[in-house]
Amino acid sequence: MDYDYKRIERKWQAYWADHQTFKTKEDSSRPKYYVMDMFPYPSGAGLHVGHPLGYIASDIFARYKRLRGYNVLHPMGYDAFGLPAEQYAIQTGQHPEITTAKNIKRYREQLDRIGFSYDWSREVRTCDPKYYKWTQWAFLKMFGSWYDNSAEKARPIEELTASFEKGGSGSVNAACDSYEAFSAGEWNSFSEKEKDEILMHYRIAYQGETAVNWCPGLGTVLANDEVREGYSVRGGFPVEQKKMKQWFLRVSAYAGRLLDGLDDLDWTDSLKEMQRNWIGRSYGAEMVFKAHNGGKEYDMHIFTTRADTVFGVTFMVLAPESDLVESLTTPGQKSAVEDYLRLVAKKTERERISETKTVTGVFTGSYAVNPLTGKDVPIWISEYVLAGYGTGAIMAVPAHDSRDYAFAKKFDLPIIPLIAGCDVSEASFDAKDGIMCNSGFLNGMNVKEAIPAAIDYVEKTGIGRRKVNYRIRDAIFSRQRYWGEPFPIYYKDGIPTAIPFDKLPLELPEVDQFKPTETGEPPLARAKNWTYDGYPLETSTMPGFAGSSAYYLRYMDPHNDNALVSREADSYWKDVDLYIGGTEHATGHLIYSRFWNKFLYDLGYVCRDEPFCKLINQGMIQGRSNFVYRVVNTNTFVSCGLKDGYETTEIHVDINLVHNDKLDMEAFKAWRPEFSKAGFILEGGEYICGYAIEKMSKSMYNVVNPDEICDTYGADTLRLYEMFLGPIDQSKPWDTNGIDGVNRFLKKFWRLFWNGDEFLVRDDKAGAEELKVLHKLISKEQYDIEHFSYNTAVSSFMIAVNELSDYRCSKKEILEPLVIMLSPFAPHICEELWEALGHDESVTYASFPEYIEKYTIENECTYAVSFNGKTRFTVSLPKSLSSGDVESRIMSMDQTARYTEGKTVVRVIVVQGKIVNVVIK
RNA sequence: GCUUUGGUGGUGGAAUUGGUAGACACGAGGGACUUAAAAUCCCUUGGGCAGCAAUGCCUGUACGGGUUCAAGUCCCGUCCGAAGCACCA
Repeated sequence: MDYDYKRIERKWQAYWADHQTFKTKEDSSRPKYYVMDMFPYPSGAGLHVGHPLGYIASDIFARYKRLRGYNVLHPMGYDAFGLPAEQYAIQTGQHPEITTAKNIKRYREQLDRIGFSYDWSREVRTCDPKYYKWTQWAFLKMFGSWYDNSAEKARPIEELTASFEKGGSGSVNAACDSYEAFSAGEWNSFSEKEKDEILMHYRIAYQGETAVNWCPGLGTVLANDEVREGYSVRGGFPVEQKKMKQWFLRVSAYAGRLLDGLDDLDWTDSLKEMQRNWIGRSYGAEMVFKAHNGGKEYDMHIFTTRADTVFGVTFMVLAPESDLVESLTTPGQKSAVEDYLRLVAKKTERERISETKTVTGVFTGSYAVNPLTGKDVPIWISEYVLAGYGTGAIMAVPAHDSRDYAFAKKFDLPIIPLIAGCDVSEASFDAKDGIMCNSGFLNGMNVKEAIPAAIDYVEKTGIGRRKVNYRIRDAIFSRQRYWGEPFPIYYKDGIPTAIPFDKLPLELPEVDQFKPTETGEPPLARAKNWTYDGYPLETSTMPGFAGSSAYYLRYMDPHNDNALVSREADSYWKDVDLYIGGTEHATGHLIYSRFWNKFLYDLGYVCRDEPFCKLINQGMIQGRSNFVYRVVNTNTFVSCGLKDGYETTEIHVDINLVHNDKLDMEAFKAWRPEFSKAGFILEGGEYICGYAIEKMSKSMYNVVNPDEICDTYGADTLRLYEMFLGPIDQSKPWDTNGIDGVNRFLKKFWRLFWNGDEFLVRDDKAGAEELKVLHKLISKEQYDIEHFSYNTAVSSFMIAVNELSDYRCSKKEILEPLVIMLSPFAPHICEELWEALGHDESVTYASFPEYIEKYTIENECTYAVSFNGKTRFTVSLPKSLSSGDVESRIMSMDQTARYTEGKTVVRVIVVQGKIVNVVIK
């Protein structure tokens, strides 16, 4: 029998499906292991070879863990709500549900061909009402909760109102977006509507009005991570700022916990760093400067990380959007300020970014008192101060902050240096280092001492207090789209009200068209009877990240109608042990998911504070495009190596017409009518194409479909090859040039078992050499798989198989463990060989061979060599040597002496008469 | 600008974390088998020098220094690439 991969792969894929080989149940007798992929958005283009990279890596690990005796949960599903299906629906009128179902079917077919060990009985789809019932449920829980800063956790809103009734707003330390104090008496006298408006500032899912990223091209608002450089990530449409009423999630309340929680996670440093930057914690102080305009006095709150520099404050700056702008503008400056505000408002986000170098601003006409010097400083307005961060106002210290410096230079404001010997004639001195001067009681201190000393003083005198600030903003949670989860909210006399839990899910209604209404309302406004209990329902839908924020919990218990996840399932599976996916979700999904999980943890629905223990980011697979070179004004194509002799145009050529950069000229002529009469200038009888590394895309004809690889080489070759390509976390171009090598390895492996129809495997006892090959491989595979060095793991198989071929080793004792070890990588061929070896159960139920004495080499003995009282190394030497011989062998070895015994090479390094180390290969 | 991460043959990449640099694979060249091709197998392959030869010597991990018996790996400086953040006070 030859290695007939087509027959084998069909056979075993059917076998796994029929026998439900990978169906997983809770089993308290075995340790659990949860391996998860970031589920895909099923796009119309289907899978390309880049997608399975991470899936293969996780599948190998899942299969490996099964062989190690773990009860493995390895599910898959679809992130099925999203813009492309909706855009397609707007253009064609086809319901997104139909498109999505079609795409999912295609994805499933493609995934099945690669031989993944998913438990498909646990599949989830975010667009399935049975699934999004729990997305809506979580939203309602957030709507019905507030964040207690003192307890550092979310609590039910009823506990908040109870506190208000007894002690007013002062009785709680809550996360809140606008603070207006009220007493218990005042609270109790408020109307329902007033109470509700106040509670809205405390809810974890709340409605608020802010400037949002409005994308007219898509007709919806976007989250910050969906916007890049003023354009939408999806579609590339311009994005502008617009004030709108929106739903928010109070992610900012969790900023501290999201940041601290990172420390214990087994994620890459770069990814943790990205999240740290995104959350952006800074320690400092909030201070009050007394500002005055005419006879009136106002409190100007500012945040600073450099409380030590208050003596150098020479002016104050407000953000243009600040509430204080109006009160602090003097009649004389009124028109200048209004002109400036109009100028700023006209600018789009895009323009603001591109003009960061130009300094703009206007004087309000009023002054504030520097609380430490008692002197008046002018208050300015400038767009370089952001309304959304801190308090929307700053104290400016031009000597020690480059932005303040640029502003002071432009508007000719004084600059007072505060650090002895620093030069501020050309630029500000931003470094936190040096001895303070011109700073009253801080004089003589180092900056690092002066910062806490200044804050202590500020707190003591009541000017301000310690404060931690975060950069992260609350997540905007509504989209003016059709294809998303409807909000389980209706408006009872204008008050947003929750639909009762037992009425969930609130299903998406039918609409006649999927675009916004003529009046600019979201598509759901087109639905007939979009009401609840006679009141209008919310017409926006939830964003993409809603459905993906807790799907890992749903996999644990996917068919439960009474809970997102049952207590039993949650306490067994706990959290995801290994999560594999791309870096592009670093500041989106991976933050929202952690937030969502922490919230559910606070309310006691899940047992773990963090959802993903270990996270691996697989690299992107780029396309490798091929080019042909047409000689200008001819229909003649010149081979790449000779193209410098001609004037040519570079043309993308379909990579399916090219093998190892050699063009199939007949296929090229047949590709397109205009090339049917093409002529070629060849080198060495071949047409060699040029190549470039680019993104995989249809327009560059460089998309490689995994189906094609499965057709020509088989799924096992595809799996091995994707792993062999390089470390999984690295981005690399797809390059089929090496795929023959991997395919050759599988054929060679097969030939250890079969010579034509003759089955070669015998029960003979294995020799020392063969056992050594196996012994080495077991330890290597174990190490490599657990360190995700799959590329070297594959190499090690190749070496072992080459060596065994040299010995013509077809012994069961050696090959059986080999099949088990290779089965996570190439499951189909291994199942087939496992069956040929006489097993009637899937290799899935075998156990990974252990590295034990059984495989040690009988003729050798391992010696431990000590030096300075410590065991420094071990040496394998023949058993036949006497102990004196062993000692003299080792001691007589000179520096870098080489010593060979059988196939063992011993290298001993002796320095100044002492052995330093020995290397054995 | 800040943060993170890299720089090793013609190519993708190894190197047990400080211990024979270039594993394994591709490509290339040579050979065997074959009427021929495919398939398969064997040899050579960082650069340089010496030798009929087995082999030996020198050099070599972006560049310049340093620590060490020993550096691709650690430290300092320089150059280049990739990714993320970017008026965050």
